[in-house]
Amino acid sequence: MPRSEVPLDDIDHDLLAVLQRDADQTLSALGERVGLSPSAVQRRITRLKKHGVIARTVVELAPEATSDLILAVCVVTLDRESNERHERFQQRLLDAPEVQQIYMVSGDWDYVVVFATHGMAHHNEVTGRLLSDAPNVRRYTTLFVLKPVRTGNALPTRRAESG
Amino acid sequence: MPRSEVPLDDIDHDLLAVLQRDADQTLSALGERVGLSPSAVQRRITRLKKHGVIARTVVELAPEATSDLILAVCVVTLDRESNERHERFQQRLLDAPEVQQIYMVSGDWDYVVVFATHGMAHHNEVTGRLLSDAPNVRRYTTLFVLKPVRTGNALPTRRAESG
DNA sequence: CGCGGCATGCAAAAATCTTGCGCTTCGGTG
DNA sequence: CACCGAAGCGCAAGATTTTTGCATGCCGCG
Repeated sequence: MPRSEVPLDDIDHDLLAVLQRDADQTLSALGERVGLSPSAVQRRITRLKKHGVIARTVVELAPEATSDLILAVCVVTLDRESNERHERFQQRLLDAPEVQQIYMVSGDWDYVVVFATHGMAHHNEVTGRLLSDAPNVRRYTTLFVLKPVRTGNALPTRRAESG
Repeated sequence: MPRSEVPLDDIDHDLLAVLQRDADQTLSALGERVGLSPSAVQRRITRLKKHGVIARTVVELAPEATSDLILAVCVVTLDRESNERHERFQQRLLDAPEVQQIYMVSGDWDYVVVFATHGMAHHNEVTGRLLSDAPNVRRYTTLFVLKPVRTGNALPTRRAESG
């Protein structure tokens, strides 16, 4: 339930910074980091979840531990800019588990899409189906990832943090 | 401790798929989904963590709940391709909390970098410091994100999943 | 056919999470 | 200046969940 505006104080910012790096800690451990009792931490987390600041908790896999992993960034331009075509394109991508991220962007390209597949055959199959064979894709280019230097979705909730 | 090869059976794949979407469940709930007792689930998770398949557990924030959020994808090419320069460039990016993702890629560009900042002023400050003023950046282009259609880092551990 | 190795379920024990309660702080109000 | 209500905290009891020891069942191998 994303409320319009949720006021966050310094402790909330600290807490979110910590949780975005490691959410696998007890409330006591978190409390020590932010200087609060376990129950206070818990109440804040509950509030942040209820207000939709915290969207979800997930596990991240090590890319190098996933066999034959191929990551690729594709930039895509659609044929025509009708809303309906965009909807269809997005939906098709959303339905594919190999599509890790989708960003609609400004400029020469319409979308940036990140694919995660197993082996080149799989990659070709997926991008072929979702991009090459798509009726409204005008053009796309693939940038193969040689090394995922950093992955993650941490968002800075404030300017610089310390801990 | 990433071991060389960790054999994963069907239940492991199911478990990882579930955990990558929602890690905020009790062992019993997870057990129901994958058809195992709580303790068995727990032992599998422990094993996956120890072997480095599961890298970490994190909280994801809702982009729309983060005020003034600006996401941008920058593609970057360095001046010279020496190893040392790459190291330095990567390290500088790694030190910035506003840098969400860094991919070294093949082709015309060397890197794809995703920035998350608060407001255009912040964005300019960060990209200015890390890209424009960087001594070894030859050229870069920014694709501003109009809409984050999908975010996340879920990796498919096997071909298609059902649940 | 018998012997480990391995993963499981069960249940007890340990730890963590959850919640009620009283207290303090902070503003707004009479 | 005193009073009142909202909000957030710590503490502690109670509810759940996690953790672990143990016996069992299932292969694969000698």
